[in-house]
Amino acid sequence: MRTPAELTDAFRKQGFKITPQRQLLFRLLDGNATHPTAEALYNRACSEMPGISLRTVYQTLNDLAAMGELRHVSVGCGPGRFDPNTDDHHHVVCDRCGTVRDVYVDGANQLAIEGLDGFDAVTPSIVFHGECADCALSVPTNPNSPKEHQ
Amino acid sequence: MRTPAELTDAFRKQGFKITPQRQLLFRLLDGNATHPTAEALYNRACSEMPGISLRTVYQTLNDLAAMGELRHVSVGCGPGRFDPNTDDHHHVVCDRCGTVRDVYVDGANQLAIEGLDGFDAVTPSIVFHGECADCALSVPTNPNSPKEHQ
DNA sequence: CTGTTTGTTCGCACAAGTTGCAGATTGGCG
DNA sequence: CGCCAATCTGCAACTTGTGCGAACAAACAG
Ligand SMILES: [Mn+2]
Ligand SMILES: [Mn+2]
Ligand SMILES: [Zn+2]
Ligand SMILES: [Zn+2]
Repeated sequence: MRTPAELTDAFRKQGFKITPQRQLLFRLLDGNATHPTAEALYNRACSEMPGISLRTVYQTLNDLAAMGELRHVSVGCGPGRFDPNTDDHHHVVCDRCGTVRDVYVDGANQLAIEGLDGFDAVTPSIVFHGECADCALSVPTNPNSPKEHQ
Repeated sequence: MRTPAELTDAFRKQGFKITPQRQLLFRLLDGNATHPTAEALYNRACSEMPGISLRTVYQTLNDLAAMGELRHVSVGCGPGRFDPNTDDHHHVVCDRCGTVRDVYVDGANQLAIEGLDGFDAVTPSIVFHGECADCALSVPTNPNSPKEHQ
């Protein structure tokens, strides 16, 4: 995703209007590496702009995704995440707390694939499932407590 | 997933009961490589057993998944898929018609990952997005019709 | 600065997919 | 056969996200 200032220009150039709601979301997303859900962004937005609607958050996120400024990331379960990082990258998810982190996978686009008869133009999206450092620390000896922290 | 007969034994051994509904689903899943949704299985089940409930289909699928006989596959959007193939494999999805096919990815477990600080025991699940042979054929010259066949 | 236009916001209803619940049913067993 | 625990079913509820229309407000011209 580009900077809030660049996005402002880009929106104006396309005939879109610049609203305080959009500017707030540009700011909340700028450099945001947490892969937030729409709901999470809505909650943060509410504290700066009480009255903003969840509908508007979804709307703006979808607009940004359609413009290619944002990637919609699905991690297999739970709500969709939004990612201002448009690099060619992949994700690792903590199955305990849900944290999502960027990972860069060497050779992801040159994988040897067996069984794709006829399928073409395939690009991989890789999700690694594991346990983050924090969660590993919080259950050092007994790795199977059903703890649901955070 | 094991054969219907083996599953029947396994269920009995665990104190679970063998019902006609479960047996039907064992059969519908046996060797099923289509990665069906719960709804799709429900529809097929209904033709053999009118009156079976969608709730029971979900229940049985979840039970099988919990026993490790079935994998729940998420392809990023749309309903979840269920997969009796428990091999170490991955998936390619046709973004036009939704078909899901098994693929075997060489070296998927030895990928060089950059950025996983602290995450451990990560296992990848890879989804390739592309276009299946049938869909490619049906739109041979113009690759951008919004056709929604099947 | 004021008025007009047109895109935007908001609230609510709705949709899809899945689960919780409780009463009716039935498989396994003595 | 008769019991009982497991199961099935129907429905309500839930989660995530979208459609819609009335109210609102950026952008711009005068
Ligand atoms: Mn990312
Ligand atoms: Mn599969
Ligand atoms: Zn964690
Ligand atoms: Zn297809």
